[in-house]
Amino acid sequence: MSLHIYNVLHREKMPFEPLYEGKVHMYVCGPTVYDHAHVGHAKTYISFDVVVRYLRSRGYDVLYVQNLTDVGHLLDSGEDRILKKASQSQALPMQIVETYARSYFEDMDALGVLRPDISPRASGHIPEQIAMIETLIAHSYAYVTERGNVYFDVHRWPEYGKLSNRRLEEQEAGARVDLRDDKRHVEDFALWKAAEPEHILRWDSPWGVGYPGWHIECSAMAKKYLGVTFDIHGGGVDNIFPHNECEIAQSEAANDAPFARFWMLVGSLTVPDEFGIPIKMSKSLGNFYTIKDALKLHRAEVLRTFILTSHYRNPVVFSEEALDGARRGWERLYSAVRLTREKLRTAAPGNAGAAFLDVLAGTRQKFIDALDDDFNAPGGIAALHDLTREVNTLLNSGQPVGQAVLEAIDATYRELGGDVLGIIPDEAAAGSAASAERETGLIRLLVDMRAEARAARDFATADRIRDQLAALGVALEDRADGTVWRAN
RNA sequence: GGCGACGUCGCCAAGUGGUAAGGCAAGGGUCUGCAAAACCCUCACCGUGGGUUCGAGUCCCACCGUCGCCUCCA
Repeated sequence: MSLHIYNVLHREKMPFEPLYEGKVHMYVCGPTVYDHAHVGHAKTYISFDVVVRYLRSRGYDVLYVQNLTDVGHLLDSGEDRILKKASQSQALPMQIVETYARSYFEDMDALGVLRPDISPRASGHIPEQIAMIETLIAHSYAYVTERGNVYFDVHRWPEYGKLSNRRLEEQEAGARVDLRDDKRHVEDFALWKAAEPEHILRWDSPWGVGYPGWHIECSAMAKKYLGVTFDIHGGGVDNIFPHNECEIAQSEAANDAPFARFWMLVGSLTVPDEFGIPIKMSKSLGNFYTIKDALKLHRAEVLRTFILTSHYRNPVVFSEEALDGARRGWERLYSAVRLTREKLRTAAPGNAGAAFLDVLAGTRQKFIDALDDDFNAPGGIAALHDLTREVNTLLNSGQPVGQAVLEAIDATYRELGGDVLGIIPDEAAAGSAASAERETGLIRLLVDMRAEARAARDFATADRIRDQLAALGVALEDRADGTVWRAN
């Protein structure tokens, strides 16, 4: 079985072959940076992080582009999101953009989400957007109005609606009509808007001073960095219409070439309302938890585990109960890794217990089979849990296990759980390497002293050390062959 | 109303034709100075009703329920 991806464009799982052998060109719609990111964003970007990590682990050279929207994203009221925030905070628009772009990267870094190769900003690509709009006008796919607005004429593009399965005639009845609009048809969408005097995010264009529509940035930047046709376009399903649909229409009309070959859309994160009904987490509804707040309560690996135990296309309900289950499940995995590494410190050289290498090979195969099947991360995690049972059994059996075998176990967790899923940390230590080393040494010293007390049957001292360490967040577990500790 | 999904053990959740992965919780054991962890055992006829098929969570129809989108949203 080779890698298969569910392609939203065709509504079916299809074998994945990149356009250029060995290379994957991938674009994911990024956030509009006018506020702190929330856990819903985390779901989308962790999901694509695993996609990128897995593709790389399979040997693909991935070029991953994810934009930052910093202009043109309007509210219903016609206000620009960035400008609204700027006037509220009495700051320059670009200060807002800078503040929240930094906040976004901070959060993603903390979540272990690898940075995209390129993070282009809409405001930095105005000429590219203007050029694309000019092409669309030249080919009569777009028109300029008296007021200096430019709209894409969806009736000129029969395939409009092919991603979201929407037909124009079905839209007419429900479409919102804005009397201020000067569109030919209500379904037409803006490529360029003339700026009102108070609109300070403005640029010169062939149609007067104005600013780009929201959708054109993704088309222009994807083309610039990935080419007119590229492999994968991702995003949250909530943007399937109109945003993704408009991207396809304007790109294919302007480039006269297919746009993205595979469309991957991530299911939304929901949060129960006061009646327990799950509602999509979103900024506009105000029912969101910021990533910063979530990270105060749960470590990044646990949040990743929580998100990755559901398939990326499914919606997920954000609840403390589910998060707690994820935490305990993750602890089970990580304890086995910790035990392996602890054993490794004193292991005898050699490959005693080499029969276990077959188990590792089996785990690897199960993991690959799962991820090959449309990035089935839950299946991958299940493979790690199966492995964990075997590892615990082996390491508790009292049989000798050589260094080579322990290293192979550690490497399996490191590669599958660490490199691909990002849920197994390299080292338990936090802080600087030097202080972490010192802390580890101090804990080991106390553990050794406690072992001496236990040997002398001085349980009062032994329990005092264990209790006080527990109060500091360091838990001890006594085993027949010694004590294992873990820090929260 | 239209479009798109979903409904699998108390909770989370895989599984697109061949007698239901995994985690959490729960109960019973083993181990332990105590504890913790670990290991073993137990724990589901897959929303309802029809249909197709030798065989269906898995395909079709209807119904019930839930969510997302319908130009603010990852």
